[in-house]
Amino acid sequence: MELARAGGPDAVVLRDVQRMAGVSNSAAYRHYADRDALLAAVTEYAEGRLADAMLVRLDTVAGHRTTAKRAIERFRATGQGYIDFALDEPGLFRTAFAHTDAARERHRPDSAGGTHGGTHGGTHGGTADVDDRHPFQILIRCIDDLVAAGVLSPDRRDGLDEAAWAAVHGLSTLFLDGPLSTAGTARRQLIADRLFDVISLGLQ
Amino acid sequence: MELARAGGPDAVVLRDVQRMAGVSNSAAYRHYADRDALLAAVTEYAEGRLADAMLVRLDTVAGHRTTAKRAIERFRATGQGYIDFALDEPGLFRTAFAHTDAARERHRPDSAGGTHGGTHGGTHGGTADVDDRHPFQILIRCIDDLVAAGVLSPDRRDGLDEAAWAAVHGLSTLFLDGPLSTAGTARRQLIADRLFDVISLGLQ
DNA sequence: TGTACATCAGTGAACGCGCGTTCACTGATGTAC
DNA sequence: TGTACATCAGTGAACGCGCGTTCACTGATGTAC
Repeated sequence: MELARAGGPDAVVLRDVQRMAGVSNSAAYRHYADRDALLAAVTEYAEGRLADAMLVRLDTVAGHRTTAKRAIERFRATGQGYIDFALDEPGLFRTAFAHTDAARERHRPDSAGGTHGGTHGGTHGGTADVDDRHPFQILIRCIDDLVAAGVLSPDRRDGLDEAAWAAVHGLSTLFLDGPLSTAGTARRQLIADRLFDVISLGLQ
Repeated sequence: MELARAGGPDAVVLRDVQRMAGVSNSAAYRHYADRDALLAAVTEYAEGRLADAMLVRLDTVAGHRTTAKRAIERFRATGQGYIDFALDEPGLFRTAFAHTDAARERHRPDSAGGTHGGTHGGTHGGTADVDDRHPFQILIRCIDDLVAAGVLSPDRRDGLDEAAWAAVHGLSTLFLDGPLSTAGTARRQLIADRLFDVISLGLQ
């Protein structure tokens, strides 16, 4: 986790992980099948931190969630939390979107589950609580509220969750790695606000 | 270029490039300072192809560009061209956004230029024609037209270019690598249309 | 209460591949005088 | 018109590092009877 935070998914090098744990060259294989399995666990952690950041941000918006104004504020807060996390924790953010084979397996509906780890309940089947803390699920719930508040009509909702996610995700990645990484804080905020404005307006 | 098309930036391995050129292990060093310099050249090529795809798509929209309806259609076509290119040429698309040190240098305003290559005019200083074919510049011109057509008021324009870019870019990357890569063609189109709808609506 | 066996985290040395990069050298082509 | 020299793309062998992975082995802890 420390290595991912400092240098992104590529910095999660087995030898370094083991060195930091004060353990020998091959001890990790007692706990993970291979590097990919370990990285998948770190990816899951990173996703969790992203979700936390979004939820914290969401909590700063008080009031009833089905008020039109509040629902929009919460929608924006979710996106802002996403973007801020990307900028505050670039290593973890990139790690959350590291595409390991194990991660691909994990996202399949009929995943068979793994023999390793086990501290984290289990992402396969069972209770939906785990997925409730997934970044995308948080966004979905905000859009639920937008519909409930009458801001967004139900028949224009399908596909919008993904569209909104993409917009915010694109902003984050361009700020991080892309040509917009040279933009200053104020400029970034202007761009983000512009995007939120346009989308909020376009909803109604 | 072939390697990048087939496997993205990581597939541009010096040894493979040289093997495909039917040349020995170190011949590339007669033409490029190092691997990074070669990859930067491929990146530039990939950017050009992306721009081409956008322009081709743009040309399918007939009519005067300062008509409100046409301006919006052209705006959408630009984004659609971007997304389609990402899906049609995932390797080149990823390569266009490969962040080599050389590429970072190239984007700096006071770049000193390189001793290698030389066939492609020169991206530093001089004529602005080169940048005219840059993907982002194409988008900017479409938004110019939106303003000219009265669809977008000038005082709400600043920052919107980047915001729109981010939205389309996010969609492309999530379709390619992200969790949306499992979505089918129809579903993808629905999501993209939703995003275009919301933004188009939000502009006015 | 004591012996025999299983389990399991950890060890340390080595394997082996991928890959960028270097180096001394060659052979062809162009240029000066 | 011919000789001497520079330029330059290409050669092939080797270097060296990073890094995942394997393997036989050890020492501690738990469990069966």
